[in-house]
Amino acid sequence: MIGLADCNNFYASCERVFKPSIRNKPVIVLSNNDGCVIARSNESKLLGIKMGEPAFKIKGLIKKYNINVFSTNFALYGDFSNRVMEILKSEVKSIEVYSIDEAFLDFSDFINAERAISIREKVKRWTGIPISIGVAPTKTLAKVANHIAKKYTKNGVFILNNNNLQRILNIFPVEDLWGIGIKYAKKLNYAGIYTALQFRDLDTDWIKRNFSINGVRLQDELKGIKHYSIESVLPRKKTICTTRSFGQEIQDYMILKEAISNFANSCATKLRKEESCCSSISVFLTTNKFNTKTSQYCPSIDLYFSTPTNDSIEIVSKANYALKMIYKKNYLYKKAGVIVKNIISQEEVQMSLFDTVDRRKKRKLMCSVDRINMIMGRDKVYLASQGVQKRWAIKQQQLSPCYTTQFSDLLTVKI
DNA sequence: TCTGGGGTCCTAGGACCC
DNA sequence: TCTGGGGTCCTAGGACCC
Repeated sequence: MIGLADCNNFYASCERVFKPSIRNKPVIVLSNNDGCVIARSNESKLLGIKMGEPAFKIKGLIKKYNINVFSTNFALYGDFSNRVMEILKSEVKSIEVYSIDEAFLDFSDFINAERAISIREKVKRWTGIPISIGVAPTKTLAKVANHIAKKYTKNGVFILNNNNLQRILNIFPVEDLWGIGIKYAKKLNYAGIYTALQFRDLDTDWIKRNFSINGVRLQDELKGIKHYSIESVLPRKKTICTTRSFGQEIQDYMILKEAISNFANSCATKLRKEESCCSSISVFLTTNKFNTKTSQYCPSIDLYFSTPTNDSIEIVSKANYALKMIYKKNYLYKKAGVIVKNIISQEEVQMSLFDTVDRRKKRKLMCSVDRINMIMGRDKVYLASQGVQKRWAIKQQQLSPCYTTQFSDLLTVKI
């Protein structure tokens, strides 16, 4: 059997851990630039606040119901995520960390409700984060079980088996299945398919034609035929990107260059963390697509490295060259990004016969930079082209303290 | 005033090879 | 009038996930 542990309203729950006064009160967490709603507590969901809703559109609601609003604090959520995952790891044979707030659990040895409940209680007691656990024969069904656990049970645990499978699939909306998104859901509804059970019993050829091979796999998984197993070792990433919307629109080349330098450096740092190198880089700019009055310009360009690299200096300078090629003045840019592609292991880099760069020396330099930044805090050492003013910085007006990762932000208790 | 960020997989079609 | 067959690789676009 496979389990899926999923943190309830994860970001909102993290914000609540050190702030008991907002428990049982509506909480929302906003995206970068305090733009959209990306997490909601149950109370906020009941008020009708939708996922992805622009914050400015619900200003009235926020005021009326005294909703607690937070900017995203990834340092906090990432740290809580690690803590939760460590506990889960210690409880089962192996886990697959599927996202910041979800993990598949290997229950191939044994599972019953008591075991699942005790795992759930341990996570709650040790971290303050409530989770739900769904258990079933396949990953797709474990996802279904988790939905049921979250929505309909008191103890946050649900085990899907032969006795209840038919009944659950019959009430489970097809659009809530793992792999059915908004477009597929519309297509299915149009064809008169509304439940998971209906989907399971569809003609396989029809599924293949309309939803490709993934649809067929989904159907199999609903029948209890495993297509996806628990992958405890994370595969190497195929692309890595750093992209941001700006706090305000930017026209100035030098400010853009600083931003791009930062994004490129961030990509290089992520590459080194994965022990990977990239062979190409893509840089893009976009104007504000929501502003219909100004003219739009969304250029991008791909450039290649003759020898795959993860060196910040090389990647930043290539990114800046790319920016130079696509930048046009007279446009107001709202968003920019750097993507590194064609990624391989740093151990598999094919050296060039005519390479003029002393790569061993550069690697040592980057190692030192990473170590300093790890010990002293991120971006203690950085490239000059990254600038110091950060005039492109994102807006975060409701940021909570980094309770668990910053000494200066430690909670103070008054007695 | 104000609309996120980071990924994966699959398929069709074009370009190329012999 | 009439123009093959079998294959690979790459990319863009579209779907999905969190």
